[in-house]
Amino acid sequence: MQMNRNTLTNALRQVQARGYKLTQPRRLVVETLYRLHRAVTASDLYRLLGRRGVSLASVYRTLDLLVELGLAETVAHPGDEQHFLACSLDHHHHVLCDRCGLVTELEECLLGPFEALVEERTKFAIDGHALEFHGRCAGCQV
Amino acid sequence: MQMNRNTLTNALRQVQARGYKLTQPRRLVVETLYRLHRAVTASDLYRLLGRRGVSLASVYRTLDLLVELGLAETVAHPGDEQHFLACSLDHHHHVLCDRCGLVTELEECLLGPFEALVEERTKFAIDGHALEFHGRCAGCQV
DNA sequence: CTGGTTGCAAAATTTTTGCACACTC
DNA sequence: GAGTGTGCAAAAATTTTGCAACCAG
Repeated sequence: MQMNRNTLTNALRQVQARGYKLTQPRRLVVETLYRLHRAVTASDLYRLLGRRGVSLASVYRTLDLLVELGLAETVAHPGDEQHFLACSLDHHHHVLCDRCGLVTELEECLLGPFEALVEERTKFAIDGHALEFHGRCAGCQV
Repeated sequence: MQMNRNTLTNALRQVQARGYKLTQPRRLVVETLYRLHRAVTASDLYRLLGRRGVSLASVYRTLDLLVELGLAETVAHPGDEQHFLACSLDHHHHVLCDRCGLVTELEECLLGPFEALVEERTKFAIDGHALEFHGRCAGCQV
């Protein structure tokens, strides 16, 4: 799928553009995460990188960096290790398969109009929201 | 506010109704969590319970139990310790203040109609979603 | 009473850090 | 070459567990 390649490329570009060096470990982590379409833990990535010689510490450091740059996101797989997920820069939402872990992104946000409603009801000044759908992906519906 | 008292009472009732003993540590954890209207970590609760002699292990065990019973929920305060939050049994969503941690529940769910839309687009079989709004509560808007 | 529950302390897990060396720009 | 970034191993932080004693029902 062409889109993903672009996204990966952009991510790598972003890292450099913001003044961070594009080292081999970073490149490998970003590539692996971006090819993955799933939410994974730091140790998942470490395992996936296997004999490619990236330390677990660097996986953590790179993931933190990606989150900071908005190139990855943490998802609440509650009661579990922290999971990370590649994502494009724009606001969007994820659909996660509870069976196999596949993640799909929704390209648009459905909720903008609701923030005003919530503000009115709660008197909060809302400046964002997090939304995840859970279910079974096409392949896991048997 | 009357509602909260009810919710606490119901929670304690639920624990017993489902065959779990209502011990002093459990009661204390449930009471503290339910009076709190904020997302807290296990160690927050442990600290809050202070000299009341509840072990950290029991705080964790009780929180796990509450989540299992649907009486509490974990929230994704990402990159941080696991946070827990009292909640009523029905499906609902939270509005969290990023400044002081106050949490408000939205009584109804705005998203039911969207699940069908998401199913159509993604071919997932959606069976749930998690939604949190973030912002500043009335008191923190200065 | 009796079995579920607790506290404690130890273990397991997850994440962060210090430091000498390596690599990107 | 300069200074960021890395690996390693140790430390910190968080969560789970084994077990004898305890207590709610």
